[in-house]
Amino acid sequence: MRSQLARKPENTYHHGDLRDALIKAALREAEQGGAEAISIKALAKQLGVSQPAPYRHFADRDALLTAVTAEAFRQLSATFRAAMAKPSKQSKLSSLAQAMLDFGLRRNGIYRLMFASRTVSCAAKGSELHEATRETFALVIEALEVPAVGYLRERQALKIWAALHGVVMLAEQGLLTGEAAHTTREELVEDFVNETKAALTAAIKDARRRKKAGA
Amino acid sequence: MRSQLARKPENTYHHGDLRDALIKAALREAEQGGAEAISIKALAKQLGVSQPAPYRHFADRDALLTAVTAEAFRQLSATFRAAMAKPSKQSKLSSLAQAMLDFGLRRNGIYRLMFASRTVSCAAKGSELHEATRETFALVIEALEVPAVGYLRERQALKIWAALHGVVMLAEQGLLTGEAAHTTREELVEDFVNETKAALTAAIKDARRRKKAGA
DNA sequence: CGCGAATGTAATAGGATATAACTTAAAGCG
DNA sequence: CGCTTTAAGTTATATCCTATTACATTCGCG
Repeated sequence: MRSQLARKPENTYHHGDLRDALIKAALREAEQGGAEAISIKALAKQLGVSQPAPYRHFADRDALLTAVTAEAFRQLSATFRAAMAKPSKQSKLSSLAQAMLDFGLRRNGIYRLMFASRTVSCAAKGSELHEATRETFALVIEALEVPAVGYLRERQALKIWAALHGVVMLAEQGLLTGEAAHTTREELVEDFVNETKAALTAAIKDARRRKKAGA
Repeated sequence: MRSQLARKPENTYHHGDLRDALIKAALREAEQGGAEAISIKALAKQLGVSQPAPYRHFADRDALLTAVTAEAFRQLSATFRAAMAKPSKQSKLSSLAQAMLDFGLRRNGIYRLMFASRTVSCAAKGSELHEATRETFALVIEALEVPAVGYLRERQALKIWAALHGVVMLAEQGLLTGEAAHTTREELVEDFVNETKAALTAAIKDARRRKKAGA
């Protein structure tokens, strides 16, 4: 098991860890141009192996994309964990939300690979990719920092998740400039964060009242 | 100017309206498989013209995709107008929101073409595509059914637009099943609609109060 | 009618995915 | 330790797609 981004050394026949190197290199390619920028042929050349060598590790291009997308979700999860762990005046939810926006804008191509392709919807339940997406979403739930309040918690997590996603996509497309010059992306995100918090505290208060009434 | 989806009649040299036919046929192809499903070569064959003929009308594949995306936005605008015009117990905003969800799920491939590709962000200000997206967004603002209240109206339009987009994308990816079986897509959308309405009435009340205080 | 511009065709170059048949080296076993 | 099996890589090739070049046809306008 050798360094992942390394080319195959000359004079050797085997690369060492071509599978991993392919994923890492593909991720780097996708950073700018998204999924379209990933070319098996180009990757093989970069890594110093023959053009069909990658097919020993991935059945076809889609299989590579799926593996790359799973890795991207794990990186997003790591980013979320880091954002939530960092001591801050902001809430965990706010930290996560701003981290999401930042990730989506800075790593534009990767983000589109993750959220804008058919890849994820095709992921079978239990697959590596499916698990990776579940874990990321679990962090969103965690960021809400509320004890279980039935399915309302999942619902709020879904809502903020959807809203964040929408803001990122609109921002990427340049639809957040112009008419809304007064409103920055960050403000929009913070709006959604605050609404989520408000809805949660309201739901908790409501649950307590009902409990008291029932007792 | 002949029927748009028609093949070129045999015995003729010119197609009649190849440009339009290409856009319509490409849109039909994208319906299922998104942008990837659009192949210049395949379209040419379908329409009964030689393979390089399309290049008389579009500089390259991207140019075709751009034109197709613009047409898709015009269709979405038409759908919005129809939804808002139809007499209903629901508000215009609710009708538009549900129409958006429906469009995004039924016409999955088209939707991805519109919102998930680099095409839109590359559209120059004033281009056909840029104008088409602006018009669609204008309808969202119109659906709010409030008089001008400064930039708050644009802000709320952006927020509901982003939220809707997020719900569609998550639904397409199958991320709205499982954990949130209790929450349907439509309920989620309706939640966002109601929050938007609440925020708007609050903002209007606030504006009136300030006006009175100032007078 | 005749000429120029628009539109279409044939031929071809170049790049990508993917498969088949062959080669090398690493790993496991008697 | 040496043999065999198998994982991993190579060369050659088929197929599909984009895109360009040079040539052909037709439309429309003076």
